[in-house]
Amino acid sequence: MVQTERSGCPINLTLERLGDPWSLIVIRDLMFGNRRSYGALLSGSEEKIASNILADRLKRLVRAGLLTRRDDPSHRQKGIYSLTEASIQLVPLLAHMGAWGRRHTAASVELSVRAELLEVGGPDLWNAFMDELRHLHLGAPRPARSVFAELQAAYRNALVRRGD
Amino acid sequence: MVQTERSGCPINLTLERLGDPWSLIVIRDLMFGNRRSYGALLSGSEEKIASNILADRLKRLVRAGLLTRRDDPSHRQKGIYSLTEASIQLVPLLAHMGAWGRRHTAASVELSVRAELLEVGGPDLWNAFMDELRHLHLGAPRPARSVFAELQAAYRNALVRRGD
DNA sequence: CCAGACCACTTGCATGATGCAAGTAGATGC
DNA sequence: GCATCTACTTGCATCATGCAAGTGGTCTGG
Repeated sequence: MVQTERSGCPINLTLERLGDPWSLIVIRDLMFGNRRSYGALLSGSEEKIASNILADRLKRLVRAGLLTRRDDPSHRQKGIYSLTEASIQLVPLLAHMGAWGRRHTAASVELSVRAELLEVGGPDLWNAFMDELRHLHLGAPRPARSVFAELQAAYRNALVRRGD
Repeated sequence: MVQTERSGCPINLTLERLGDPWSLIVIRDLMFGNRRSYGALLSGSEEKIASNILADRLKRLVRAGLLTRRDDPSHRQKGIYSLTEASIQLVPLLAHMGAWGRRHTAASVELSVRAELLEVGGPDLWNAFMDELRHLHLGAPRPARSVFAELQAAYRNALVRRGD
């Protein structure tokens, strides 16, 4: 570690890891979209992340301990990315970002449904979701409740409503 | 508004406003350090923000509705920057960022004291702090409790302890 | 067992953001 | 009215981003 940091302030150090336009988008897709591979992250991205930026961010996030990568047994060159305990603990942060964005930006109705659910659910829901992420990404036992399914169902519902 | 956004996702839209290495540092200093002018933000900055970047961010944040600027009556060319309701509502976000940074980065002990206080205090403390910020920045009545003073006292205390 | 599609990246290049040092122009203080 | 202060701006080097295209392994159907 020769690289020097700007300051020892915890907010600053968080920003040094996540304060760019793409890192949290990647984590969001991994977390809420369960997109686990390079290809899934690249093509599923609403925001059309560039392939070189995605490759760079994945490396950087692995190096920072926010993701891990293991080989996909079904496809030798494919990697499967997982959240770590550190990135799972970003759930409340992302929930707040969603809540703030819903209130103070012109967010689309369908894409706000999940944010609303997370906001209304509060810390209890976040904890249930974090337990589920520990199951999906860290191999912990499967919890009874699937917040992931609830979020997806709410989103699909909103899409249908909009489709009418 | 010709400028197009990457997507309507509330998390993405929040990132488009705040997802750079400096915007939240400026808001943090305005919020927790009560640094209200260009000069105060420039010289007080732990992280040594460059003067052109600070000038650019102040403009951008004013345009985005996260800050307002008014003239300082005591000094004709000086401006006083204030938070808006939108940026005051970033308190929970910054509290979470501090909490995460404290847990997952090598944050310095003195600079973590305020983050710890905010984390332990939880939503009640955040609301009290937001009320105080509405007083300091928006002209609302002064609340009974000064969270700002509590945070500063805790920080000074930590400095003294370290000084021993 | 081989052609073609697929996948996970990399490369080149243009453009914009950042960082540093220095400069400027008006305001204030003595 | 001269030095100093304040709020910026400017020039320039370097780094980050975005786009389009390329590369080289890997799987798949016949």
